[in-house]
Amino acid sequence: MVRGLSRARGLLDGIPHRRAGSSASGHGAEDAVAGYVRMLAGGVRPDAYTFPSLLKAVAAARGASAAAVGGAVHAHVVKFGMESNAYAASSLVVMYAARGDGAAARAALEACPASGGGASVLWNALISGHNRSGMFGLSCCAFVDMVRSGAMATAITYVSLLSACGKGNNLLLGMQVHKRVLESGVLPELRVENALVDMYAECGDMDAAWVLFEGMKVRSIASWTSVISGLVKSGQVDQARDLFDRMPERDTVAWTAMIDGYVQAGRFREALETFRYMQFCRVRADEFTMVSVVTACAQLGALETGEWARIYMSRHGIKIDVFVGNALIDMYSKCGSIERALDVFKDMHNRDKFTWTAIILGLAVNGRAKEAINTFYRMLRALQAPDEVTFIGVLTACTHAGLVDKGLEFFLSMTETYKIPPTVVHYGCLIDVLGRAGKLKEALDKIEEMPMKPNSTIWATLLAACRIHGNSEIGELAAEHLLELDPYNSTAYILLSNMYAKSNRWEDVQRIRQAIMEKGIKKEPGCSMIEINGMIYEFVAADRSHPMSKEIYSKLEKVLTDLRNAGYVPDVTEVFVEVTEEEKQKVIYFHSEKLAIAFALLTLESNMTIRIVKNLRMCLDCHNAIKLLSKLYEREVIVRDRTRFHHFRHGSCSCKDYW
DNA sequence: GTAGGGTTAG
Repeated sequence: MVRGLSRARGLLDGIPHRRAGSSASGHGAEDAVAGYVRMLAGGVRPDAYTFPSLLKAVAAARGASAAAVGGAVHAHVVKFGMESNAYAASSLVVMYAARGDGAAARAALEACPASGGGASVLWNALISGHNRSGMFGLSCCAFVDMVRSGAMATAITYVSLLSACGKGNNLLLGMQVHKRVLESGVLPELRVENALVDMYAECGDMDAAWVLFEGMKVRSIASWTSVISGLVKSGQVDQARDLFDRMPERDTVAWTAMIDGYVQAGRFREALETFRYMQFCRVRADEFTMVSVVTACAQLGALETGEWARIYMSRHGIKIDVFVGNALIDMYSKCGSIERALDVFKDMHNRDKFTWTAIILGLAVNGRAKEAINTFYRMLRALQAPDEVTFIGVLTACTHAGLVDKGLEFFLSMTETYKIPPTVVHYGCLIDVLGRAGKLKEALDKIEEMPMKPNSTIWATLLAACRIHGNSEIGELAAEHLLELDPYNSTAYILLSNMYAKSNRWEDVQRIRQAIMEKGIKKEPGCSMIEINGMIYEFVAADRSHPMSKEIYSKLEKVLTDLRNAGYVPDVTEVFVEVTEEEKQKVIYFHSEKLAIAFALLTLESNMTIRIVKNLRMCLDCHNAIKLLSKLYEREVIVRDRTRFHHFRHGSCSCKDYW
């Protein structure tokens, strides 16, 4: 037994140690192994019931060390002669398959000479293990082999297999399985019926899902939830809400599906409202719910609500698992609070590629390019393979910091070192890197070298760079391509006109304005959001809908007077409506971010940072005005625009006027 | 061995 103990201690060494006072979680494997060690120390011999629960905990852990622990537990299974026990063996199968090690899973299955029901359990384990690692094709192959081996398919087999068809978006296969289910005689069986509804809903065949759902004699909450998720997936959130309201009862999963439905639809405020209603109905939230809630906060830039969500989690015993942690990193980053994002990152020891990618992106958009790149190297050292999104992060860092050579190097390494083919989005980043640095000709050459057809974003990026550098020759070319792909693209006209203004080609400016009028091209309305005391307020330009509108406008008048006295001169070069100079000034005075700031000055404590989220690029005039305001009022202002953050402090901006 | 809800970009 002593030897068993020392071996088990060795087991524990493989799992990262918990830090004192750390709020991060994911200690299931650690606790389970510790319990196992105590059990051995107490002289208790593990039996058929020991390994399934131990392996379940170990299978949930991630990373290289967790894999080593899994192997060590496997050794104990063999040592105690449990390899031929169908339950212990099937737990091994799940663990390996869930980790993506299909060969080891198969080996564990074959090492167990089970027959009858025992064989079904093993094959079911293989199918569900493959599902967990997202290898849905392998799940289906496993089923084929199962049938070939003569093992009986059970209800659970069909449930797992249908789940694979749904998640793998394989409707044709799903329909074949459906046929088999009808022949198999397992129906009526609620779990299988639910799995069928879910498969059709996941595959987007809502008609089939409805027919099955309506034909069910008995429905569970899961039946309703599958249809709700299917409706959300097919873009019918309001219909999903109707169904949600008609449900006889709702559990945590159903509420989460509805909240997440709003998130998927980009209706973040309704997501938060629904979450509040969920609490009102006294349904407890869990980790899944909080991921959606925190994601909604991230998109809204709602830092206060996000902070509140974090407190809610610690009060209600909701763990910061890897999903929640990743969502929190993203939320803090998108709220311009990169320090807190880093705190969450440091507390997480179960990091996956999403974790690394989220923090790299967060650092990049918050203007900390060097750290973003260093973090990328740390990620490699942690043996975490980057994916195509990670590269968007590092390329974004290069763009914002003007690191042209580094950007090119990363871009080339994608294909050469990492075998990740660049997508049109990566080309977009590359064009941005080159363009912002003024290498417009090189950028154009890259576009011509692209293996795919450049989309409108590519040309818009080049055009934006031409505007910054006043190159109307390449700019016109870019605009031409952009308008060819997207004839009513207001950005094309605006940037083109901007560029002509910059190079004093006023006749051309006039021509563009005329075209804007004649074609009836409308600029996407600028909108700024601000969160005050947990409430989200939205302003559009010249907005008068706020109940405090009167006060807001008089505050803004006062602020503008102060600014003008301090030397601010309104810059109307980016105004495109055909009006007098005086009216143009009015247009920029009432831009949405200025209104939001006036409102913030009225309502926030004087030492509080003003955080604004804007849907478009900030205009030059607002940028100038806020810079001066940050100095004059000694006030920190953070504006998140469409692509980056502007941290205004002491009269300057973190973007160094380059955006 | 057990269905329904979760994270990164655009």
